[in-house]
Amino acid sequence: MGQTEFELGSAEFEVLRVLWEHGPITVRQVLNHLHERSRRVAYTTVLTMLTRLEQKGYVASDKSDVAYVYRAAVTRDLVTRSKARKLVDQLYDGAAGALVLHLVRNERLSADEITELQTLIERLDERGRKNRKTF
Amino acid sequence: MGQTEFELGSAEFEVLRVLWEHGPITVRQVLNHLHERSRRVAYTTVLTMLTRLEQKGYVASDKSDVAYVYRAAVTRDLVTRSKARKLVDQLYDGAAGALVLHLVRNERLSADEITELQTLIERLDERGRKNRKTF
DNA sequence: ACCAGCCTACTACATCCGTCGGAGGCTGTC
DNA sequence: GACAGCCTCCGACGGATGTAGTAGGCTGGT
Repeated sequence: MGQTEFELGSAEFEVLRVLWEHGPITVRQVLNHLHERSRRVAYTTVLTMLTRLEQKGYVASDKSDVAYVYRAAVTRDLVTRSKARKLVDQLYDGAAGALVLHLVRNERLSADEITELQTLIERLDERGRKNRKTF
Repeated sequence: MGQTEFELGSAEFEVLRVLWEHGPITVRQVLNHLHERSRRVAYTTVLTMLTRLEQKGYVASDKSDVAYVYRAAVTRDLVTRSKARKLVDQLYDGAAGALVLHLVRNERLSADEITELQTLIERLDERGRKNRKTF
């Protein structure tokens, strides 16, 4: 499986990001982080987001004696994968390469990213050649 | 600019795809193409999609003597770019490279795509080095 | 005992999106 | 000239999402 649906609105996603980036925290702390990111929302809005995210299984909470502490219940990587996959399906019927090419052509990559990418590609290419010979 | 918003639902997007792939056509023809793609929707649904897409400026229509003929009013590339950019912003605060890396690591690319990518990267790398020397 | 301040639960509401149904208009064909 | 078959317009509805108010509960200080 692993093909979970991951239907997340963008506001929900932003909240989730805060959790990924700042460990398990309370509603108020999430709110504060959002404010720092200049996202002006009310306390109860954040609470709603968290509640919904919990219903959907993306976050979990533990009752501290003061307030609930929320933490992400899915990895960032998993969600990223799902979102990326969805886009690739929509845009290119699942051809991830097409999106990669598009991004490399149209978006600016940092030097580091390019280097990293090169290494990665080389490795892939290796494997590709080997497989082609082997099979 | 070019930073238009491009807020498209996935059903709308699918309709738009039909238009990109099958030139200017009527509502019924769009419907038929969708059915071929095993998208079971009613005629009026397609009509609604097209109407909304037109309001949003993604498609345009001309009255033939029989029925309206719809055509895409934005290029596929532009919309792709916008959607990709949006994802990158959401996921990685705009670092396209991060998404590229993610895709290359987690998704299967075809041999052709890899080759293409290699060429592209090489060129980018060239330019990178040059710039680093020049500036 | 009481109030300020924080916390959660519940409710609400506008908007968007996906989906249509029905009414009403043209046309071509018995 | 009446009916079948298309076409378009308008309105509608349910679910998801973003946003938030309000009520009611616990707690610590005075």
